[in-house]
Amino acid sequence: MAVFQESPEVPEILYAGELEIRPHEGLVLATGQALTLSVREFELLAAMARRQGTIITREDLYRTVWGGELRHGDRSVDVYVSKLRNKLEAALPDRRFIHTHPGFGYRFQPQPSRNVHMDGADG
Amino acid sequence: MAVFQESPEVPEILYAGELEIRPHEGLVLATGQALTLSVREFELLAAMARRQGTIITREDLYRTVWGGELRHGDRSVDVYVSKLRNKLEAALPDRRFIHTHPGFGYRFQPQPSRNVHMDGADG
DNA sequence: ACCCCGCTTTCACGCTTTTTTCACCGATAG
DNA sequence: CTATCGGTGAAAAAAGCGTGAAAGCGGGGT
Repeated sequence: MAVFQESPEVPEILYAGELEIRPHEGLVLATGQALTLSVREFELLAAMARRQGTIITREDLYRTVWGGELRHGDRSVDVYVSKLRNKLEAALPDRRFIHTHPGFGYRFQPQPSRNVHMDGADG
Repeated sequence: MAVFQESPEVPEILYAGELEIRPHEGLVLATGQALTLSVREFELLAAMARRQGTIITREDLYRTVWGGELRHGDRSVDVYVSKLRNKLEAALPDRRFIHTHPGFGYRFQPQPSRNVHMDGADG
């Protein structure tokens, strides 16, 4: 949707854990390996990665990735979050990126390690 | 467009897997064996090889190889990618170079090995 | 001029992948 | 228990892609 940058001189690159996201190219590298994401999956990932660490509502994500308003009952965002989680987990099994905040939305953030014993935000 | 090199002193040579591409000569060697490519096929290969590892859109490829803008509905790029794949596969059966990223474009990169079981950026 | 041949362009059909939509199910809160 | 929320498999619809083949275009030889 929104294209913030078209200059090949300063390509935007997002990093998150061992992920490298190149928005202007539609490319995602997981530890150097290229992932194959669909357009929606990719846009969703990029949208979340741009706001790492913050909780983003479904309405917000829908507006950014799909454009237009999220209609009541539309589960598109959930469905794609699920797809994305699968692909990310397939590529990086011991790393979690997308965290659910029931009633609020999702938060994208590479899980620091594998020992979360009292987080509460998503355990 | 941008010609970085015309000097015969420093001939550009591109490498990709067991491919050796000599743009100024119009020659491609696969494990030493010369391939017979048409002009379009060759230019397309060179264009992709120059940007190995990145996803290149059809529009971009068309501009580079054919010149001018890709008209809506024009499948030229797809057709030549297909031709190219055939010839490359004939020469190097157990190696894949051109990967499709649906909705984005193509990525040229010698398939590392055949033991990546995750999602498979291509199969 | 005419024919042959290889390269390029265009067309169309069918398969694959993606996107959308629906439904069921477990979990959570009141 | 009932209502709500979120995860996800799967069906349906749409979009994207691979490719054989026909058509268009020169160039060379006879």
